Amino acid sequence: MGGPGPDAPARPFPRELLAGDTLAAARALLGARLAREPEPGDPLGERRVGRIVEVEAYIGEEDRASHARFGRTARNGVMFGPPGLAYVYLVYGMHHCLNVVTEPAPRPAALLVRAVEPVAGLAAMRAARATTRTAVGRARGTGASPPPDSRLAAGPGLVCAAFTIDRSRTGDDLCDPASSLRLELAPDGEAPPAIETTPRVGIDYAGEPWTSVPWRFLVPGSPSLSRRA
DNA sequence: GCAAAGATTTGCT
DNA sequence: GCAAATCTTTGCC
Repeated sequence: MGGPGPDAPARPFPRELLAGDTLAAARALLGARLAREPEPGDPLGERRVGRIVEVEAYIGEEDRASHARFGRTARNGVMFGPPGLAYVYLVYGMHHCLNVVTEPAPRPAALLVRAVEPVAGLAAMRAARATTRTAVGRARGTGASPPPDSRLAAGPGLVCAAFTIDRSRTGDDLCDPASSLRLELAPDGEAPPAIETTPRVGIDYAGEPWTSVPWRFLVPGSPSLSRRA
């Protein structure tokens, strides 16, 4: 047989790849998989998998764009903990965003997962998107045509909507193969993706140099990049 | 105790 | 291209 089929054994994402420099971890995370095992109550009970194609780095208390800029608080505490854990927060009162904690405690750093390419469980992602229908969509009425498959998780809020992730997942160990929400290496034999960097998005409040540092990492040409790409 | 702003998305203009 | 939706967290009185 050729490459691994759809039932090839998953390869856990090594915590060491997240324990060092966050910018190196960002490059390691691109091309890796975000996976969620079905749980009772999940749409269709399908395993959902996406290929990570866009992340942003938030590094240290000195980073004025990071939630860690306030020092350790009840919300951001997990960022000061060990690498590999999930940090999920609510932004604008309606969208959840998933981060992967990096660097050893007590250094606060994380990678925001901004976009993934749907690989498996697309029907469950669509169902989850419909359930988590955005507040603005509800308020302004009907309209909404369903997004194409490649756009199901094409943004930080959409990743969480498609994978049914909320703040209750904060602290989940994404490197533990037993976790229902976890990271996996790309299938053996898959070529590592090309990588481009840009400044981070939506952080004008941070000021220089934080608004300009090239800490957004993406796979150029992916159809699943976030809108503000 | 209250005001302000936010690591976004969407539909309409 | 713009502004609304929505509520938690932070900052200041």
